Amino acid sequence: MKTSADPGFAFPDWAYKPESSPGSRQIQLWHFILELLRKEEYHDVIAWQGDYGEFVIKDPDEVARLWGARKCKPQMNYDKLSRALRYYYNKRILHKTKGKRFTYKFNFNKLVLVNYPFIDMGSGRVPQSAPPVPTGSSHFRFPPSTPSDVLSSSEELRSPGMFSSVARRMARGSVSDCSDGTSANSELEEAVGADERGIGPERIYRGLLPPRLPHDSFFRIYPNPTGLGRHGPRVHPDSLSPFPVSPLPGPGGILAQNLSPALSMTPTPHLPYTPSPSMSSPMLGSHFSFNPEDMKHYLQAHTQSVYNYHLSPRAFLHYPSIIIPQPHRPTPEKPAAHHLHCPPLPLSHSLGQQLGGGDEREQHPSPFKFKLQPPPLGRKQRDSGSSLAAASSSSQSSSFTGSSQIINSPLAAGPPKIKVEPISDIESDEEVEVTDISEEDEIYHSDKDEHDDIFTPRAHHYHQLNNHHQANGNGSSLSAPPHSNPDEDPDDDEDVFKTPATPSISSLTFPLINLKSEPGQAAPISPCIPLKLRFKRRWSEDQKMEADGERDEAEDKKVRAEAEEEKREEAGRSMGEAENGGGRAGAGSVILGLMLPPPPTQRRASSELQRATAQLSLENTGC
DNA sequence: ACCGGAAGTG
DNA sequence: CACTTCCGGT
Repeated sequence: MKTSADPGFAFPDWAYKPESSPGSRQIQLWHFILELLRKEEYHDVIAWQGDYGEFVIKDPDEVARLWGARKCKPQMNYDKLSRALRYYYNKRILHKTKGKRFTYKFNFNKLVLVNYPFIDMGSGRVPQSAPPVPTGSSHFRFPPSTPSDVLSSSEELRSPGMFSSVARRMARGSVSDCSDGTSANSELEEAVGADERGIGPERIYRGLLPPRLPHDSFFRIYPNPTGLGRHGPRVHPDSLSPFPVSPLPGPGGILAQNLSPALSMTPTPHLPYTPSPSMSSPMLGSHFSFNPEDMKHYLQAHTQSVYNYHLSPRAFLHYPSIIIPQPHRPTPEKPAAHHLHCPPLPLSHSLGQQLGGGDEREQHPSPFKFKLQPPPLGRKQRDSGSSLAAASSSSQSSSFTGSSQIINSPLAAGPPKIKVEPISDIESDEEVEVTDISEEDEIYHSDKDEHDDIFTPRAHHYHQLNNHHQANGNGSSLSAPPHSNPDEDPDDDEDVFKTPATPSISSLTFPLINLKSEPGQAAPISPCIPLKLRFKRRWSEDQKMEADGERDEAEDKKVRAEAEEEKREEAGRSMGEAENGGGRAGAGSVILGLMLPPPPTQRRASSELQRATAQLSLENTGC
């Protein structure tokens, strides 16, 4: 199975194994889909279509059959397969393109991100089948030279990498299949082999993404102000070990952990050591180019998707100074080109590592909007005790207002039995125009859900304040009563799920972002003064909490470790620039700085800084 | 067609 | 864990 894949280079199993599937070592559906996607022989069955990352299952039954064959599940059908696909929604690996039958869309941002920092824009044109490089018209402009741009660019750029990685992985052949090897599996492999052998690398990648860049390009892409990146502790210089850091979250792995993105299936960064076939190919070999044209498309696509998924925006939260690139508000700053000059940030490797391990399980409970509801009963329960259960469960459908369940439930002591359900309403990029307001909402929610980490809660509060709190008059936000009504106060959810203590950074950061990201909108929405006041109050509280808050954080971490990882990772990248000036600690610390909650003192300092910044922003904003 | 809960599987 | 299976609901 493996021979076929890379003519030019051999990929060690360890290299891709861990990442390919964290949990199970089996091939994952999305891998498989990508695999099919990349082969022309399956274009009749499934193919890229529409937007970036969007694909259509032309022959659902066949795809199901192939999948079933691969997994040795003869009973597989589209219904089941689609269920599996749906599970990706929460993981945000995929989402459905509404209105288009059998059409789904990959969320590349999430997908690879960290793991595949390399960018492959240079590959020139993309085959029609290729997902990347959307051609749309876009309002997107290059982000300013601020850190944000770094982030954004890196973010956007990353995606392609994933493809490459996938391709690589695939090239090798699927991880595992039925022993019999009769079925689809073999089919696929054969196909693959044919591609590779006969056609050559370019052909292989033809349907896939643009080839990935050489290492150096990769480095260039991620600026590392501190210069840590490359030599950074956890980054592996190369390939001997795919994992810069131990994949496991261990003692040494703090950083690693932090870095890890939320993506579960993210592939790890093996790229340093493996020259990919793509590179070998002349056309593919090109390196990333910041050609405005290309970038435009690419970035646009990603930007949008980012917004839709709330992925990267979250990262921004960590950096007060970072400005979220607004597609609608183009910034005439200089192009990303300068990134090239930036010191390389090898974080990506380490990031990848972390990812591989535990990335994603926790994040998904959280999509975008939620509704509260008591936990449903299990099927069995429904069946067996349906009568009884029904009674109790029935309440669930509505709100859980007076639910006795909560009281009775064992969980009562701890987290309430409220379930946070995300309501996905986000459409595909094209479908949804990015509206600042909506965006924000989305972002907040997502943050919250996914990470329910410290950052989100405040943000949420903030949001509320801005939007409707005013009506009430003043914000009681900080000390909001625990029992508030869910309908009215979403914060409840948060409270329930997340720890009370929030790093001041988060609170500050969020607002900041708000302001910056949507200067125009922010003003109208919320009065400055109240904002500030609230801010201060909040901040004060935070400080208090922080006093003894370390502990809390530790706990929190558990809960949102993953979420944070994601954030951190992203943050880490951009961090260089953002925090650059601070120079509070060594390289390691810098990286960690954002990722981990700083010690109280540091936090405080940073908080203050941020706060100041926030205020400034507010003022600047015109408030 | 699509969604998502619940339970089961390896 | 990542599905697979089943299924009620929209």
